Amino acid sequence: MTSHIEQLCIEKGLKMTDQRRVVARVLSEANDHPDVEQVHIRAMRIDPNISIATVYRSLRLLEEASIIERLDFGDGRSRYEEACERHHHHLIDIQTGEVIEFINDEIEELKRKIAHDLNYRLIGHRLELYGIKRRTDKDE
Amino acid sequence: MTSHIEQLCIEKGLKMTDQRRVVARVLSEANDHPDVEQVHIRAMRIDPNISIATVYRSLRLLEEASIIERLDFGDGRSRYEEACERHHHHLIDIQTGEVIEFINDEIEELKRKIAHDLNYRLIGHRLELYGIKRRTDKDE
DNA sequence: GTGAGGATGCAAATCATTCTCAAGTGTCAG
DNA sequence: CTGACACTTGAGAATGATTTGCATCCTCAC
Repeated sequence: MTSHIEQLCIEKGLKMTDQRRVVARVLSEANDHPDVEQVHIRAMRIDPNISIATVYRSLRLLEEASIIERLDFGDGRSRYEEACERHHHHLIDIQTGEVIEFINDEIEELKRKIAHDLNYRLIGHRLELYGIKRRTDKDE
Repeated sequence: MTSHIEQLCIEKGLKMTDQRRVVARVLSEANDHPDVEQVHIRAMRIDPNISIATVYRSLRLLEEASIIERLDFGDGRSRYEEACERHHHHLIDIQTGEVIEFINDEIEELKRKIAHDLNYRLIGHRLELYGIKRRTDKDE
């Protein structure tokens, strides 16, 4: 079976090796935001011989091809997710590590406006929220 | 002379050593966002014997006391600035590395609202914009 | 002034990530 | 189908930022 990411790789003309197919599949099947070690562990379930160096190389390749996105939640590890047309951001539950994705057009517009007002053209940006679950409606 | 940060340390009851005073002074006098190596270099101009390990330890201490803030611009190094009551964010010029601080109440409000709508209480957040200077008014 | 707990300097250790290099593989032309 | 050639891979060493172990030194409350 050809994973969605593998399909994108082929369309971009990337040379497909068994290892890249495995990494592509792992990320296509993930619905979380695994770090490199987690990707490696999942990849080894498919190909026990795949090396961590190859995982790093494949992730970098996919990122440079804009097929996946690298996330940085400030804990010193890179996490990855399949790139999405729709721009979104992340809310990280600091108690459980759970990551909630959200989209907000107002924020997108504001960011652009802020950069513009500072006389800059916006190239990239990064927004993460860190929070804890509200127990009651009293919580702010 | 007692630097502003040293003053805050005293108020928080932190044990003050010569080295901590030096790091406090370096950060109080900085009006940029130095990384650890830069803090160390500046500190060594005051006390040539201060070790990088102590700089790391002092920075961590000050950060944990909420006296300074750690910034992460995604280049693998931590940068620091004096904590500011007024919450602000950073626009990084990806051509020059220059960092522009900005404040935007609408964004603050939006972040709070987004977290609230997701049933979370906002604890922390992080927003950085990366851009390049606009040459003409034509640029977006 | 003293002592106990904490801080420092140095070097070794960690951690994530990248690189080196020899050996293996995918792709494309023929 | 076959080979050439450039590109990949695995293993481990190297890197760069940061932390830690340990022996020694310093701060501060008493």
